[in-house]
Amino acid sequence: MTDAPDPQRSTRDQILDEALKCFAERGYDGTSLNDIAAGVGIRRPSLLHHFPSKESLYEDLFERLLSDWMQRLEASIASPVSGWDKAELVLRAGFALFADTPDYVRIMRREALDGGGHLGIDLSAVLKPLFDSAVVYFDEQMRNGTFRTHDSRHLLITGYGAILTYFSDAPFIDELLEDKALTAQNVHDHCEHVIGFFRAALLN
Amino acid sequence: MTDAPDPQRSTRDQILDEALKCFAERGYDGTSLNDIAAGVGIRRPSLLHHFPSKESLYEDLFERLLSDWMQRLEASIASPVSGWDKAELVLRAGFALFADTPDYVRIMRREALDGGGHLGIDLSAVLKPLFDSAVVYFDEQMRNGTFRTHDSRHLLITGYGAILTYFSDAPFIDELLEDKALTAQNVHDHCEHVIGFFRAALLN
DNA sequence: ATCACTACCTACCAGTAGGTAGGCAAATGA
DNA sequence: TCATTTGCCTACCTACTGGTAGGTAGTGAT
Repeated sequence: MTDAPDPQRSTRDQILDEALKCFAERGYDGTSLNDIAAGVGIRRPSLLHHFPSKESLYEDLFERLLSDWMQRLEASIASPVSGWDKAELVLRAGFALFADTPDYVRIMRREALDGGGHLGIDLSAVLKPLFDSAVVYFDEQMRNGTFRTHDSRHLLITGYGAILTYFSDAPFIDELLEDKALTAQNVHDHCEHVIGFFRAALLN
Repeated sequence: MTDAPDPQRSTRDQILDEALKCFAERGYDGTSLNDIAAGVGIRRPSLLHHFPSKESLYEDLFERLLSDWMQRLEASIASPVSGWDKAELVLRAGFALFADTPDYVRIMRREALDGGGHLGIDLSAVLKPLFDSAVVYFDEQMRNGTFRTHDSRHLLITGYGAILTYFSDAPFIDELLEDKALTAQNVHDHCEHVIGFFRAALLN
């Protein structure tokens, strides 16, 4: 009540927000319902009034995460640009998306690490259509001669790793770069670098 | 005794082996001392006879991991090769190292994700000297004109992400590629791809 | 033989996890 | 107005956590 009133967002949404933060920070096992409830300013049983169990809370959260991402990604994927410009557009959209939702990235990474552990949701099954259509696109560009020849599938894995890691391992990377936090400037710099790197590898 | 005798390795080493497997698979919080003890075929108190606490077990494990890696990496780094050949050599050594010790990779990734959470060990401080000397090397090659110009620091981050991810997120990636497990063939394919990709981006 | 030591055990501890039961007060709607 | 519903609470449950106490069988040295 006195802690974090915010009459705007419903308690349910506040719980989802706090759970997102906690799960991203300390993982599923490392987060207790008490932690989340305390963050919202209520007791654990009150939290369980809104979500029947810890697992269902996580499921709801993860579903929201996935649909948010798919929605935003599909917008940029559907754009009519073509050739390198399209790759650059999607790359930039991905960066913007990740920079906007760094907690999502860390949860995603944990999920990939655990191999869909706690959850019934098969992450790769959801992403596979996107992956496959990207493969088709790259293969086409390579046949065209627009892009240099690489193995599209491995290329996409490499890109996935390069981009996701920058956000998921942010604290570690920041220390390596002696540069604090995911500032807008740093994100921008890394985005430009990745785009330049991929352009150098793909274009003649 | 009847379960997993193996008179070769000491109980202590068996515990470290099992702990490595469990921590890599389910993380620090997701692993209980009972899990580890059961894997070895002893009771929890017996495990705590060999290690004073869960945390100290993890510390011992992590220190062994780090020293193993540093030892193997420094061998390839110290080699007198130069130019692109050196980059390729280190890249191949890194791949071989990761392929040999996939559980180490996953623990490392968890550690990077948590930002050195459970432990006093500062991972980035240990790796920073290597990182910095790699930066010096790349900067030199770029001044030479041996490599195309990129931002060395970001380049290394990109490479780190690209390689580590392939191993840390293996289960997820395998499903995406519709190809089971980290077979020697798959690791080899991806290694060749990454090397080809980096060569294309770095050499004219 | 006895002492000390190692490696294991059972039994227990306090603390915390997720989850349930039931009560109370404010809002809601007929 | 009065019943219902909503949102929160305290109190409690069982299961399991990391860790301790104390005991025992086997071993090797004196």
